[in-house]
Amino acid sequence: MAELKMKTLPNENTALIEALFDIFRNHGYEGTTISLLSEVTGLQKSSLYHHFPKGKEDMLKAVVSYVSKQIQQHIIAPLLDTQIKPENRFGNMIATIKAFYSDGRKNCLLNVLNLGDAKVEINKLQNDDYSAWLNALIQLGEEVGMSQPEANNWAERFLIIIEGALVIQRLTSNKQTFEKHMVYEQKQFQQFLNS
Amino acid sequence: MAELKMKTLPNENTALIEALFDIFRNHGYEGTTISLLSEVTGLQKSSLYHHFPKGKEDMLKAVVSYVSKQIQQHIIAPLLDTQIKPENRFGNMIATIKAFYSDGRKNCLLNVLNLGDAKVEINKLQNDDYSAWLNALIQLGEEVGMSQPEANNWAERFLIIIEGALVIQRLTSNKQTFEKHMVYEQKQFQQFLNS
DNA sequence: TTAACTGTACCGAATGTTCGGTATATTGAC
DNA sequence: GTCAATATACCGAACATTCGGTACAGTTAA
Repeated sequence: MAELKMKTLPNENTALIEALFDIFRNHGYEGTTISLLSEVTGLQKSSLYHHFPKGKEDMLKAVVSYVSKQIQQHIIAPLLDTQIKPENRFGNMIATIKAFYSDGRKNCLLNVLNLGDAKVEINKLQNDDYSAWLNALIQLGEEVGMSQPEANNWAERFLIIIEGALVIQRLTSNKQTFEKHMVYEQKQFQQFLNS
Repeated sequence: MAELKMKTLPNENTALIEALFDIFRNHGYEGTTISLLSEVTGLQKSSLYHHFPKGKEDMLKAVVSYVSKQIQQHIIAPLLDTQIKPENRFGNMIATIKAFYSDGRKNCLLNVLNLGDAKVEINKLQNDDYSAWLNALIQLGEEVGMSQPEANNWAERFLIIIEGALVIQRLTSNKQTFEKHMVYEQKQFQQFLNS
């Protein structure tokens, strides 16, 4: 990155938040230092504190609520868009999250935060996102004919596999793990539709 | 803990390492401070440095290689013990890991480490453990009649679900998530055996 | 000019680490 | 068996460094 230069931008400066996001998700909260944020964004500490007067925790909050909006907009809303066929909705979601996690090379904020100390406020935000996503999946499942318990189980299991695959891929450095299991999930979903 | 008192113990002092393990897995590497370790173990910081002259990283290494031995002894070896029936081997493993993760209340070291900085040496150790576990599962799968690709997929998926379920349970504070999915996995395995 | 932004210097607190020293148990020479 | 020497476990205080955060003058663009 190196040069970011916010200057007098009238817009929401998403580039900065994306940069912060990238660091938090890869280093966790304690592992992320202001110096590192400064280094990566190319902004001096004073500039960071200008944008986020309350400091590090504020930066994290901005990132979390930014991500929250992204999830709502690009994952949950499309999942519930009944104008599109269910199989396409699921396929589109898979494509979206593959991009969101850079094919498994980037971590999930949900995982990397909520350790040890765990800020309550942030945990609540993330928990809401998770619930919304889960419920959207459940609704999709029921829509295509799953029983309620069946849909519950399928939806939860799918989100578990996302998180798990990210962990395992990060551990083994096998760059295809995430993709492979996403493809598998999609196949299983198709197979259910054709039965 | 509070009182630990190593004195002239002839044994490997596992109580100390277990205490360190518990903190590292719940706080991660950066989130774990020497003060916290001191507080929880009841030993002063300088005493910790007596046991681990090279400091924090040394403590982590000791924990990781301790856990590695535990996994080898209590998970992998029993999985490969052909004197026991395959279904029982799988069931025993599930019971063992439920205890190991305290029914999902405790994190996995594999997940909590290997972020950002990621010490190479430790990553290698953990990667070896993962491979050994994976291969033992694959062997079990083939033993009960799965094709090789089938066994590969099943084994990897199982470990992914362990990691994922731990993440999700930690996020939602739903204390039954982990157990539920372990039970489900066991049912699926039984179902395969009966087919 | 004015307001947004940046650069430099700085601070107290917390971090990981080292040092000097104590207490007790074990060993070895006599 | 006695007593010095050694080894181990532990502690309190200080170490240097880095942490997150602040103060304020300077710069830039409108």
